[in-house]
Amino acid sequence: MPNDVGHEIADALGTLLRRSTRERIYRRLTEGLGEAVDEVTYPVLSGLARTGPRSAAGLADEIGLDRSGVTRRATRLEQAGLLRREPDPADRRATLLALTEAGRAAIETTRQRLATHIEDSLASWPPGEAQTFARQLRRFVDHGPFTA
Amino acid sequence: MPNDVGHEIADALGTLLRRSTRERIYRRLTEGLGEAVDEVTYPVLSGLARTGPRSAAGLADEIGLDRSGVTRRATRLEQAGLLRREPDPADRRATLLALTEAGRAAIETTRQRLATHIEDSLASWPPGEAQTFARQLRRFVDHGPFTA
DNA sequence: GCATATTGCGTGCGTCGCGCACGCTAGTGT
DNA sequence: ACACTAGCGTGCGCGACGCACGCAATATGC
Repeated sequence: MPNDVGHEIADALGTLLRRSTRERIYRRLTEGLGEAVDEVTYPVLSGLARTGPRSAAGLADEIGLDRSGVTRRATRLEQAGLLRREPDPADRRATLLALTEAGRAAIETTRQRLATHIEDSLASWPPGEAQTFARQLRRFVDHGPFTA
Repeated sequence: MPNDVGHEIADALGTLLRRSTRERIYRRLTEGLGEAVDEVTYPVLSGLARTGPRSAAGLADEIGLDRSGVTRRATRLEQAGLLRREPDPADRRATLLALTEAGRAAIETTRQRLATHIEDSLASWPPGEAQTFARQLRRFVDHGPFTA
């Protein structure tokens, strides 16, 4: 059965995906950050946190969305004070989307919560295995089936 | 920095989730299976494949959806011949959702495609590491942060 | 044994997010 | 100077969703 490993990983990924798209997860991670931060607007925040201030078009391309969607989500976040539109000094028709201090704080909070949650649930693993798993997972993500 | 591993895994999972929800992935996996199989109806098919014939309510609960959504998706799949509604012999008000032979074949095709795709992209890994990664991933999914 | 509550399903309705297409403004090229 | 392109935001129609309702079948109370 040459495809054993593939099926094993595929099944595990399947349940992982299913579970992680549950709304509850987002709720717990974004609790208390204001109702503007939800599973819809989150990718905009986290995208900006990853790449820094950026045009709507570039961000749309990265998070796999239409430009109009980014515009609308950005507007919501802007009204909530988590995001700021600033004119691109190099191109006056462009507007850069940038996180405000509150936006960065919100992202950092969720990041910290998630990391802590993961660490807690891995506390019972044999020492060292969590590290090797993290390394392999990173490699799997970077050079694996979903690289493109 | 005690949260290093947590952050490492969290970031990897983040990009993994982002990439795997890209529409292209579904397109490639479900290519040629008819337009009734898409990222909307897929969870219904795969849920039934996992658990066998089942009530709409139970399935809705598992895939994290309202009953009405399952009803509508099931109707689409039923019209495409991938799913069958059969009366529950034990409870005459209930209707069980069950895969037809075509439905099972469709799921099996995507499963096989995904497994092959994963195997291919892991071909360059050192021998044995794919196996250990698969085992650890399974454990991560079963006893990890998203178990509940 | 019959009335009532409960369970299970499907459907109408309002809402929301999406992609598409258009208009407007600002650069770019000849 | 003038067409042409690039970048944004908005109106529009579409599709999926959750909620609430109605109907049928079953469980429950007396």
